[in-house]
Amino acid sequence: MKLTEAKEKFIQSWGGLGSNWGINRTMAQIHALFLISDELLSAEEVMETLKISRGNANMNIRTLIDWGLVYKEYQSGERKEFFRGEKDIWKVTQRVIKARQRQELDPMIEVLSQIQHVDADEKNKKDVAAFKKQIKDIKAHAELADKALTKIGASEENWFLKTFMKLIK
Amino acid sequence: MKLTEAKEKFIQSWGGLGSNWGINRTMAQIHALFLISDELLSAEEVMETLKISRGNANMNIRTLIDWGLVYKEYQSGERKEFFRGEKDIWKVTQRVIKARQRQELDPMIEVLSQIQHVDADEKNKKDVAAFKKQIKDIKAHAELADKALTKIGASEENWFLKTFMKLIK
DNA sequence: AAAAACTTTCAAATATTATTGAAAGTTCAA
DNA sequence: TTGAACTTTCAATAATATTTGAAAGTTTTT
Repeated sequence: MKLTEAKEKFIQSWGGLGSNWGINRTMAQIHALFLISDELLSAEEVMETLKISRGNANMNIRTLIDWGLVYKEYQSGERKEFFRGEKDIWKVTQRVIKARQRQELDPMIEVLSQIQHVDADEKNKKDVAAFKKQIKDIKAHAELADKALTKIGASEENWFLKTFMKLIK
Repeated sequence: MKLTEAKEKFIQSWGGLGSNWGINRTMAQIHALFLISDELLSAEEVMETLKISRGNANMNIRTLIDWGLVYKEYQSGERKEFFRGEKDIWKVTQRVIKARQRQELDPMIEVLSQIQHVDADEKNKKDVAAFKKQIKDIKAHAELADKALTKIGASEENWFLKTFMKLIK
């Protein structure tokens, strides 16, 4: 396989993976491009390589920066902005986890807390009890997941590898 | 908060969570409905409760059955099919992990294996080497995640809880 | 064997989400 | 302070994903 072909395939697959996981396809493609680019890239280059518009490139690069997956860098002598991608896959993993944890898991836990406070009357006592029990259980699991993810998000890769090796052996 | 209101909110939130994670909103809502319903439900009841069409209900219930999150059950004396949801959140977690692992992670690992075999010529030696290195690294992490998820998918909740408690303390 | 009761399919319609590109905004050198 | 070089915004448009519902398929009863 040719290098350009392999790169293209990686970008497409990574984009598809992202879009199946609720991350917009283009953002994932841009991220893929940065993962396999050793040089700094300008917005211009991203646009050209992926054949996307200026607005689209700008918006998604900005989100990638928010997530900590891409960094802005200034090239001396150049007016325009350049970017480089975070190459360390462990860091990438941690940052994706963090972003989604605060965007989705945390709000869900908040909702679970709210709906736990449902009040019963004579007629629906049993239903309310069953509902509360189930929500409590879901919330406990969600909180466990939250703690685990928080821990992962703050760990050194080495610690994690060692611990996980024990876990899965 | 009223019970019906709390249930409604749960269904909506679970649906939203699903749709942010690449699971179609209605499928997640149906799943939510099953999670908080103690009785068996017919396709009819699902349609009415969620105000969705027959085709939609059918297709998503079928997928939930594929994933192992909902079971078909026959009611004696009744001609039509009834369903019940898997209530055990640990099992739900395991089955969602398994479904997505085979749908997305495994194909991604396959692609990474393929694109590793890119051949170099004199001109692009260095680029090819860098590309291979990065893909190898991504693949190693993907395989680690795959192993961990496989282990989780096959574990007793108790074992997992104990191990994870140590992990996150 | 036919009809009734139910489930499944799938092309068309709808809803949702992402993308474009021109205009507005910003920064900076002169 | 202007204008060139660049970035950001956002309403209109396009692409994608989901939903509908009627028709076809299946199973059971009469």
